[in-house]
Amino acid sequence: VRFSFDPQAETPPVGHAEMTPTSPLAPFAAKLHRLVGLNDAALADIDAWPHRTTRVSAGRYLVREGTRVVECCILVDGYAYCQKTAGDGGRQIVSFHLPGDILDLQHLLLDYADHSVQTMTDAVIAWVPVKVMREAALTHRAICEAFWRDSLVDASIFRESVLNVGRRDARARVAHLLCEFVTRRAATRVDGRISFALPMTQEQIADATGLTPVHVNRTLQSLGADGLITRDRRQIVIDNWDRLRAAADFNPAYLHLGQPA
Amino acid sequence: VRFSFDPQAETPPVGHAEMTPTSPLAPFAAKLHRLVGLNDAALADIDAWPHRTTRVSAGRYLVREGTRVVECCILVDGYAYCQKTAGDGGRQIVSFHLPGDILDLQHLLLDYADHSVQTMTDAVIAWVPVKVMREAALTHRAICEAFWRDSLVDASIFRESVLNVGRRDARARVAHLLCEFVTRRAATRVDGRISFALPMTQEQIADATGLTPVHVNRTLQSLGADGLITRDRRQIVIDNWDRLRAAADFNPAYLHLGQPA
DNA sequence: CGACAACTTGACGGGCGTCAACCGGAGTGG
DNA sequence: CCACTCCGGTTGACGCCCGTCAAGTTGTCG
Repeated sequence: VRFSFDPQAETPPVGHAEMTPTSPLAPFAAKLHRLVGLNDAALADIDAWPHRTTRVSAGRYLVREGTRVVECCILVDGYAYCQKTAGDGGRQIVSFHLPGDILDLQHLLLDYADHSVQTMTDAVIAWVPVKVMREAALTHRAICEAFWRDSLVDASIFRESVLNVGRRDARARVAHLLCEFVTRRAATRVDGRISFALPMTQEQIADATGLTPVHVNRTLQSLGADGLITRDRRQIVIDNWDRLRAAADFNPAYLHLGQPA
Repeated sequence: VRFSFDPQAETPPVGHAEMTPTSPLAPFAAKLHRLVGLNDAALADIDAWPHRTTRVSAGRYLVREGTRVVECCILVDGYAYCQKTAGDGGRQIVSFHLPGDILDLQHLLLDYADHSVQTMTDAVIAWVPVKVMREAALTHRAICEAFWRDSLVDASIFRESVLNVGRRDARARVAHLLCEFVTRRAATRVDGRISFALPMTQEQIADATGLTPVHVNRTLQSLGADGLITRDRRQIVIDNWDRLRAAADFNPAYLHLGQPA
């Protein structure tokens, strides 16, 4: 099943989270439900979490490296990423996040942030006290397991990132980023092709792949020239998924989708 | 305290794990105890885990990428590392491990291995059924927290690895590897200098840093020529910790030592 | 219409990869 | 005790992928 993997066909089933549908935490609860399957008590617990919701513009810091964290942030809408800064000022984006993702789960157990979290686009963020989430994890076995599993999947994605920047050339790195994005985010499929709007600038792609913006630009052009993708501004169409996946050396197993306990 | 960090001075306190001292799981229990502090019941539980111990020669696979895992392996003695393989055959070492480390904690919740685990030297391994460890995590809150926290620290190390291979040059990457090694492993200090035996070949250093063996060799020579280290075979002496740390852009915060809950 | 950010293009250079030869110590067998 | 082998380490020559620098273009927003 690995080689015939199709990002569109295998969209994981969205559970019917029985909580207030209009709650900003709904996409988050749905994600947890996908991870382990939550019972009604757990869903009710999440629904009752005290939280505040804020609207944040693109490029804002949600967490700063080195600071102490007392609130976890959950991405309700928009895109965000985690980054680390090198001593010479170089920036490395270590992960990007979609609506429903919890952005700093590690702060439930680690007091100090070892990386920063920043919005990639205008976004809606729900803030929940760390204490509340810790308590929920201790009370509900399923929530604990969902959190833990989510941490483990994150770690797996990091491992793949190390491989990506450590052992693949620019072409594969950029292609891999595109493949991961469309696989994690359900993309719309038009006329047999996969089409989506990439929310990041080429500079951000560069910081995620360990390249320079100039070279990212050339690499994207090269992918286009070879008929793998078509671009119109940040709108991207994948013309040939199989060839892009091959160029990216992309195997979605590391995302650990489709095995919800 | 960060910038004056000294790997020898800040060795975390080893708890008095009250379990059978001769048990192969003793170093593992000691590590968990450092992470969260275990009560006697938890320690007794670990002491009673059914397990088998095997002696393994260097270079053997303990876990293979893509396989289903039913036993967790704990490193009792020796060194090991985790690796992923790229489509073109390139290898990326994503982490290395010391005695007491659990090598595949993620398999408590993820069914399939997304990477391989291999011994770096001759080693002693304790194998514990996944079911037993899952049960222990569900029974003892402290064990659950220790496992989870361990996963989170691992993830933090992966993030730093992404930064290392993505945004630092060869000199900094190799220096960073050395710094991380002496910080995680308590090195012996002789005459004000830090001395230790590096268990890995230059090829393995290359696979961990995303370089080639040839360039690793030149980089090590360069570090030696600049008076940062002295080498005699794989025995390494750090002549100037501060300069090496600066060259490595090394900040040990990402290891999350010294905050045992 | 001006300002700005993002993108694009070209010229040039260097860090690191590649290839290949050689060395040196450890283990092995005669 | 000495050849032989093998793995790991070392060295040199050469070249390419990607970084750097800098100018120019496009789209957007006020």
